[in-house]
Amino acid sequence: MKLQKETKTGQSERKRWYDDACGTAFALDLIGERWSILIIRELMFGPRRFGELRAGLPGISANILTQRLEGLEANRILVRRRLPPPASARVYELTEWGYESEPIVQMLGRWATRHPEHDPTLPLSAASIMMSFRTMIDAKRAGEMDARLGFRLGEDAFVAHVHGGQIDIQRGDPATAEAQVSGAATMLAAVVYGGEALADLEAQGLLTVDGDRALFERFVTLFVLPPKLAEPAG
Amino acid sequence: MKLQKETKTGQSERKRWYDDACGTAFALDLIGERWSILIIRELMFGPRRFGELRAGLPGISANILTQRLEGLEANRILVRRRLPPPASARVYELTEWGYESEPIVQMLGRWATRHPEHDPTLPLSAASIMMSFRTMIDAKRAGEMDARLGFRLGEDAFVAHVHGGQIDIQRGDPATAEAQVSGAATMLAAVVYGGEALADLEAQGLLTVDGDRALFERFVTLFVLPPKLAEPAG
DNA sequence: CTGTATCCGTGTTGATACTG
DNA sequence: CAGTATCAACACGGATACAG
Repeated sequence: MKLQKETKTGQSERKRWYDDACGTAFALDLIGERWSILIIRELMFGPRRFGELRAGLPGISANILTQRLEGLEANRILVRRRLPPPASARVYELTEWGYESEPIVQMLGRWATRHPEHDPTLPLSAASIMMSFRTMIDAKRAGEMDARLGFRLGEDAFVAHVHGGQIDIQRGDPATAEAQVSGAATMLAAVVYGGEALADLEAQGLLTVDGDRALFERFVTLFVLPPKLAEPAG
Repeated sequence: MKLQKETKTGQSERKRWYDDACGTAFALDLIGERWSILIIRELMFGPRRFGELRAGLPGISANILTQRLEGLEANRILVRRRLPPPASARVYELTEWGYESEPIVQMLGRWATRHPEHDPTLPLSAASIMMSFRTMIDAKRAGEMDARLGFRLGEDAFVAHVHGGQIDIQRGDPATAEAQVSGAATMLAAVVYGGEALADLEAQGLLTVDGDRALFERFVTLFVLPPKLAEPAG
């Protein structure tokens, strides 16, 4: 059972696995190492380059990212591709099966946000907040809406299409949408999940809304975090 | 942000966390360390003692299990209780919120079994195989059935109630069920997932069926692993 | 039996510096 | 920009000793 590609020197297959027929244990053999699941999260909206991954994973070091990408490729969760010239940059892209792990990423997130110490004001990648929209949308509240919103979060641009109680999100040009939001992902999170007043952040120049402003104001009400656990008595 | 209880010596809160507002990252702060999710799996059918956990987690060492139990308790995923006298043994039990992680455990397992290198013949704990029944039951095939099956897997005893396309599983006395199966969890897995002939294992004395034998023969057909990934061309 | 504490060898992780 | 090399800190697993 070789899950980790051998190094050039022929050693080091992988020393610590669970050796357990349980599928859950095997999943952890595949993606249980530190950072792996967050790399998958960063790839959920399409191929990314090494540096883009690094930017979305503050704290990871280059050598660890290299190791993880090798491991995930060997485990068939992602493939390494070269973009057609003239770009011809190297990108990492989830396999079809890799994309199937989305519910795992979502459930982990939904479950953990019930913990009282979860802090939504910490830094956040663009992929994270867009993924949270898919996880946290309230189908009832979104049921009536049919609209496109555009997001420009640093280097990352997305278009979200809310319709039928769902939300489709793709990387794309925000200008094609009915409303556009620009700013840091963290500021968007502050408005949607942190209860910050949009007007305040706009006044400070931290967030900008163009186009159909009322649409965005309605949009931010579509997402509801699950209820927090009761604090222990005391 | 203290998620890890301090030791008596006052050091070591926890050095490596992700510092990310993303719920998924926070989930991994809570349960992302090696063994944590498998400990949760072992607790999914009710409270367990230290030694029982150890038995279900081959390869874990006592000090690591102690560390993880402390961490999971500090993170409110489980609580430590003392059984009422005369047993008065110490047991570990998931909190209500801890039990809510079941879908995560299940999705990890379901997703990973599509990998061609998943090996269902490896050793397996009793909790693992019973959990796999909940994960892998085919609602259509089970739709007609309403029956109770009992399992005696080493020290562990369960009763499964199949009804309405679902399966309820609890620790309990197998004798109360219409059919009883005894043997190692691995042997049960060999029949249900490994395509081994029940008669062969019985002939070797590795598995024993009492009561309504036809019921058990039908039972083993209710569980279907998701399709394997295609092997890479070559 | 149920843990807890400590030591030790090894492997993993991560920060920094560096190369193509 | 995309990684590799090196080194130090830490986590893990095994063994063992010990306490209730």
